[in-house]
Amino acid sequence: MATDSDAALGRDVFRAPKGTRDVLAPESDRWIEIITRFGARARRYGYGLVITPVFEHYEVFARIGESTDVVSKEMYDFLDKGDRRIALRPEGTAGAVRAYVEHRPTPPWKVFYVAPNFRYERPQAGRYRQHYQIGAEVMGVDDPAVDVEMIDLLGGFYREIGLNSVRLVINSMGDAETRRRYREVLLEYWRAHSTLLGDTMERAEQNPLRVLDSKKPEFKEMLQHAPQITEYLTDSAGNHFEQVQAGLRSIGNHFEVEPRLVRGLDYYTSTLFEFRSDSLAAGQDTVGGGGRYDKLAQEMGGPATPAIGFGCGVERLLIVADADGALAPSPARVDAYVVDAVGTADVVVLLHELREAGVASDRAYGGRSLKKQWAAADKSGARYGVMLAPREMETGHVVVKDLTNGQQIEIRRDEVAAWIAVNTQRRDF
RNA sequence: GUGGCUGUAGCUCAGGUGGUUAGAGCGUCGGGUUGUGAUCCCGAAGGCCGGGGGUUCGAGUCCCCUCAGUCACCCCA
Repeated sequence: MATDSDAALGRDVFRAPKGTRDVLAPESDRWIEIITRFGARARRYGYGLVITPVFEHYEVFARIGESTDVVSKEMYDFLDKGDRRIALRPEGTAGAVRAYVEHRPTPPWKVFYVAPNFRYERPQAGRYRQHYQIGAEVMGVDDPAVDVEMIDLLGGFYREIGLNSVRLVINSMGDAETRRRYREVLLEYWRAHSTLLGDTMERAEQNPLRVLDSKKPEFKEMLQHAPQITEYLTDSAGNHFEQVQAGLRSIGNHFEVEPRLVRGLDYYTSTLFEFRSDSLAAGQDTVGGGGRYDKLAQEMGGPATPAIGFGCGVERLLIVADADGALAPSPARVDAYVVDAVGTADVVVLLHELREAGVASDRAYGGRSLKKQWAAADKSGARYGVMLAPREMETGHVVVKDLTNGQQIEIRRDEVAAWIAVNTQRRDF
């Protein structure tokens, strides 16, 4: 079996596999923040949570485009025990579209998700084999107002959590007629430069648009003079793109039109957008992005359904957050810390009362010395230390100490939970 | 998938030209103070020096392979 050979290869099998990692507290506190804020905002915009399987039949994801790297070389696929060809989700849209086609909800179908994606590729900072994306999709509406709403949803989220280094770039892939004409012109242009392109010429023949975002320095000048898709937009495609831009302006959203913006997945049509940050490495500076995919539902056997969506990489978002000084983990994790000088079951009761009263609270275990318990109370970041001690207990009191200034008072045992609750009110996630 | 760099305690890192029992700071645990933290002092635990092979009397140190991380590509969130 493979497990034996892994060990033989010198792989430490009791470590997270290559390209994966564990997220522990307090780092994971930031994930809670991201997920809850994004979820709250999406619901405010009228989106509902959708949960689709982590794996699907291979063919679902293959619709992303056979010529894309995601499908041709990065798919985590395998045969299951029933000989089904299964693949782990490489991105969020395909599964959501499959669910739409399967359930046929009444449009507009507005959904959001937070889910892991899998791609078999060489890991780097901000690029993992298992990474998480938050995303959203709207199916069944062609209105450019939806394009604007989506961009506003993601851009507003970035602003809310304090990412101030992200900038928005947009482009349009036009309609089928646009792409047919543009593809021809572009391919001619590539052929005229085939010696310079070298190996990339193969890709140019296969998918002319994808050459546009090559990072090779020697292509820079050639790319700058390449024909631009915005010159080839048909009237209706151009009109849609104009309305999107007008909508973005009307809500004060700054953006740049980048005619060379293309995205890695073949299903995109019409509006395309990306949020980039200079805090990320040059070749992978996209925090999140998406676009229209008006033909995908049909390709999965559903009705013709205009649609648009985006994905945003959580790990990358965190890199940007660090650079921008956003999403700092909150220092205090509890409000109260119980110190036990009596050794009775009353500690258990008091903690229960505190927690039921909404007070985040903790204690030391294992009968440690008072000194150690108070040290632990200090380290916990709690505002108050509550000590159960024999002398005060005799008169029905406990000691409450404000750990920020060392002041100590006595409070009635039966009132202490309520007293601390009102003195530590705070917003919890 | 291709190429470069890195890999010593939980964390951050020291360990000229190979030489006895591998160190520090922080953190953890215990004690000084068995009714009191944030200062101070003392002590302890904790290391297949990423893994394997080789050169050598002797390898954390040199060579090869490998695993992992990281950077640049391909590409992508």
